[in-house]
Amino acid sequence: MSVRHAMLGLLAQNPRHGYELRAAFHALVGGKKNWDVKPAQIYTTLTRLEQGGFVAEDGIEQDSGPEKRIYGITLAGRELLAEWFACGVEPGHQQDEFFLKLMIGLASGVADPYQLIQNQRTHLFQKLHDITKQRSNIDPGRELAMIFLLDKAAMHLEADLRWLDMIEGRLDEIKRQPLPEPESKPRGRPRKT
Amino acid sequence: MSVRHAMLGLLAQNPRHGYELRAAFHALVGGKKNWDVKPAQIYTTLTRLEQGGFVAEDGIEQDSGPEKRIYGITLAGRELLAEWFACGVEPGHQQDEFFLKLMIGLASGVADPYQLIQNQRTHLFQKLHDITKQRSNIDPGRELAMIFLLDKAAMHLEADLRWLDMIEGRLDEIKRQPLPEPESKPRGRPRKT
DNA sequence: GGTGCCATGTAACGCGTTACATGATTAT
DNA sequence: ATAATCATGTAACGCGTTACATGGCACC
Repeated sequence: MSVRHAMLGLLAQNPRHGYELRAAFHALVGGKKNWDVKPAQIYTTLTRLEQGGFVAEDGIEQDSGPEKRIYGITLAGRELLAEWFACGVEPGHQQDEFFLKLMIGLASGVADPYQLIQNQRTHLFQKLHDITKQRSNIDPGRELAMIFLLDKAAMHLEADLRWLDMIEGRLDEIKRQPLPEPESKPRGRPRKT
Repeated sequence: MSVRHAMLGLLAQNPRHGYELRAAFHALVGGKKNWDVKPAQIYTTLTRLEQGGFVAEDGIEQDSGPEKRIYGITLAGRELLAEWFACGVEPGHQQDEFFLKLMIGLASGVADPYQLIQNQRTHLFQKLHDITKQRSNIDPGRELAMIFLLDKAAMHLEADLRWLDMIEGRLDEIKRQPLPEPESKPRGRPRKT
């Protein structure tokens, strides 16, 4: 959903071939460790963009070794890019997998909710630790952008941890709630009317 | 990535057919407005789970109208579910689309970064407003879980807004940074060697 | 001679989406 | 009548993934 547009933006800056696109992307985002776009995605996206008329082949470069197919952005591509810049980005899904896990655990009775919360908490603490460690190891003069990314991740992790504390304190309230269809339609063996 | 496991959990609680699965899912998550799982996904996931041996058809119910194929969870399914419960959930991607947009705008020179930030800020404010409004309209006695979901979303939105303020204050520092390959390989018309 | 980078792709799959199609029952 | 809900699916696509395959070049 975003790589597509990012590739357009990079082609708007300068015509490139696939490999250069990937390198430029990684440079922008602070290395492949942060956001690794696989070659397969680069090339498939590129052909899709070409089929849509948003980029066009702009010649082939061949100094030594394999051919390098240079792509450039088209007018339609610039319009698509402008639309992307003009609209707001949806914040990370409220579709929360952990919440789902907790509710499923509660409803099915298969998992202990306190245990689930504790698991998740240590998991997030670990992530937070990794991030602060990573943050302390980079040069703010050269990789400032990456610091911002890490800061953002840390802020979200802290929010998640606070949220976990909150729901843990109220788990008993949730459990007292009328669970949706606990045994409403008990089903045994198959039957026909 | 998560619907699959949620369906397994619901089948562990009680054998069901596709439509009931969907209804139970929506009930857990607070209505289809919060997390709408489309029928197509239910049925395709169900057949995939069946092919994997994690669920099995448990008979057909037919009271009136169409057949209802009841599915039950298998042993392999219960194991898969237990694994899901045992592992931690990855926090929402640090792969941030807005960050990408900002960097692409900066690098390509096509968009004004301050404008981008302002756009995003109003967008997020709008979302935050919607959420607090929605939160005030629900009964905490019956839909407590949904309140938690909304609280979480609000906390993340606030974090995002604080982050936007932060990077806006430092945009000039980013701009002073050595941009990755601005015009390193100027390319005109195609050429061979 | 091996390792690793440069550079290109194809094939197949997983998850999720939209759009389409069918047909019965129930409510207005 | 017609609209909504119940209940089932298929087809095709978009994005992203892993795994695989090819081949030249550079360096140690």
